[in-house]
Amino acid sequence: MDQQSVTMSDVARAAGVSVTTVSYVLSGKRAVAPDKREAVQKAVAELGFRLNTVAQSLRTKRSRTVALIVPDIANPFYAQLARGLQDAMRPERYHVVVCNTNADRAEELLYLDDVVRRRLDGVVITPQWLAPEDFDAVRAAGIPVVVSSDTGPGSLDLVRADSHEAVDQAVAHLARQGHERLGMLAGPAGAPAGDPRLELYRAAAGRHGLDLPAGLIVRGKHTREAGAEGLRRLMSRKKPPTAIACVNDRTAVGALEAAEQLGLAIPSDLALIGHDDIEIASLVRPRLSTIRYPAYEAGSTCGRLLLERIAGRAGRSEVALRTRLVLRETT
Amino acid sequence: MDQQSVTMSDVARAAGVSVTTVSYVLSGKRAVAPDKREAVQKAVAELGFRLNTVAQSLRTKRSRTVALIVPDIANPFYAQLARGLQDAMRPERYHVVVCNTNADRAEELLYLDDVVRRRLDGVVITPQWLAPEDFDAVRAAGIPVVVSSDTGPGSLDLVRADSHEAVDQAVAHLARQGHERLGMLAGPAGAPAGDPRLELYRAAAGRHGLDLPAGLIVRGKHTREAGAEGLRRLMSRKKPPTAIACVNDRTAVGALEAAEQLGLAIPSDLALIGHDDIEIASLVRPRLSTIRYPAYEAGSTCGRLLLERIAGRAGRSEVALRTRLVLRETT
DNA sequence: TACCGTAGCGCAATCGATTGCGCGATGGGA
DNA sequence: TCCCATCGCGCAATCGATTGCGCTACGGTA
Repeated sequence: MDQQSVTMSDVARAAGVSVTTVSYVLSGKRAVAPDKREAVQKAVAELGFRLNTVAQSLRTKRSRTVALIVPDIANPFYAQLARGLQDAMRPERYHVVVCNTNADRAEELLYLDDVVRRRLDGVVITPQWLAPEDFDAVRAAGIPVVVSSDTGPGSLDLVRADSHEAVDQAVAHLARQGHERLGMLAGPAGAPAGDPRLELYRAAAGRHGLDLPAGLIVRGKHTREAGAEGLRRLMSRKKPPTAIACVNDRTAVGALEAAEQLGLAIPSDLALIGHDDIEIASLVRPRLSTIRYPAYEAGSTCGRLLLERIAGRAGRSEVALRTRLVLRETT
Repeated sequence: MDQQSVTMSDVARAAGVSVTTVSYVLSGKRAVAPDKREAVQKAVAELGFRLNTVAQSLRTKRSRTVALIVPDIANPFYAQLARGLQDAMRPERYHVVVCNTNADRAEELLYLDDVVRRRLDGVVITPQWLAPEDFDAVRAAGIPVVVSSDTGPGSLDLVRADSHEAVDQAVAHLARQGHERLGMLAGPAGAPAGDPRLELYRAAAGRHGLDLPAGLIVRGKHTREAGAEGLRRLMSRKKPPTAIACVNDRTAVGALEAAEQLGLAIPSDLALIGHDDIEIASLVRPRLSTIRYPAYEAGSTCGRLLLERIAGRAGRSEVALRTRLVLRETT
């Protein structure tokens, strides 16, 4: 049941040496005479000894564990990000604990607090509601943080999308097809960082002579339901848009479904463009035109930055991952 | 930088009491005089003290962390399972570390070993290649294990699908539509537990007078690519099947794409049926008929069983989650 | 006055590792 | 023969909590 587990002193006794020697055999940090080394290894094998990493962490102050704090791991985008992060951390023998916040500020804070309590070695976070000062405690504890988001507190390492060019191309494409009124299903209102994707579309619309009036910007969560709801709202306007840009593919898929229910023909009645290019985007019909953001690569990049930081890198880094317009059947 | 963090003895000094008292104020396990209690609380607040859970774990031998060991968190099925598990563990303040094995036996063993090294409080695992004795070390360490799989080592808690009825209905439905030759895209060959889903289809085919010849059973991984490849193999047989059952939805989607490329009409030339009902299943066109397995619920059930075990439940439990046939457009 | 139960608190051992420091043995050079 | 550098090893402190045990003070009862 609650087996007494084998400790280093058990091994030491069995091998006829001190725990010091056992420790050094295991870590290889100091030379040990061949006969003792072998005696230790034999004892380790026979007793089935396993280093207790909790005790090790207490002593060394390194837990070899990092946290990934995201709104929802069941969202394929974050699942992909998680995978990238984990694959990057694995070779260094780091574990990743996944934390779902449901895009709730209280949960974000709770998890951040947990990180310092548990003395984790680092955090990758896609914050939804956090202000720079919310990171003070983590920073004070000396715990490295990498933010994965379009924008974040200016002092932390950041991995973001560089969608400038792709959005410009997307809008140019829509303009070429004769669209004049653009609508947008944007992210939630009140986010501390504003809504960078909305700003990109706004600027691009200006450049290409499209109209993106305030009345055609709908705020909502990053979900299918919100996308569907948003589309219905947009299409019930006096002057509905002929093209809609969506903050991500989930909302775009929701919008697609709602449009279908309304009997709208895509793309002839209405063009839709998503963001991220998650697996679903190429599987729905009509296939979703979107702006591809390499989530897996974003995750592994976060991992790389985190490892660098843990290893002691000093300066801040910011990596902008290039996105790419993928034209399919909804535009 | 590497901030000296505040410990209980710092708090004790500031509050003019012993660490013992601080500990008891924090845990509430012993009565403490109001004035001292307040002094401690004040000191905690002023110093920004946070309990070091590593030290706590060492002392109490509980890490409040469990592992989830699955082939791939980027697979929506497992992502959903993970979410269910996490939601179940969260109220008890447990963390979940997610481990991807890529369905590789060596990785499975490595992670299992890690679990005991890190003295985690429990494991949920969907093993692909593990035999009962591979769990000996974990068992010896007294660490609770819950298996999420169609079948598993008979001695461990198990959460599985009960697809008997649904598969029977699916096959009956195919028979009713006049199908006679059934093919199957099954799981990898050589799994220690055999392939329960294949067996279900085999039995049901017998009952309903369908042919499921050995030549029409293709083994492969649980991926889209394997599904596509498998379909091509099946359709190049002398006598190809008119209906194919797939081990899960990912392979079914792969098969669907391959069928489309071959110019096959679904469902008139070929019927397809999947398993799990992941989000994609209802989004592809034609929409995939499938057998719905509630992955989220499976995850939360695993969490519940794990918590019971941690709390001391003795007997083994096995939960069979009822699956349900969902007929859409591929049959 | 003597005795005893109880509430409040602290000492010190303990969990299982890591590591600075120093000690003894060995051997090469003068 | 003597000295000192080098190698191998162990003692004991330390990381930051938890908790068994025992001590003091206080108040009620006989």
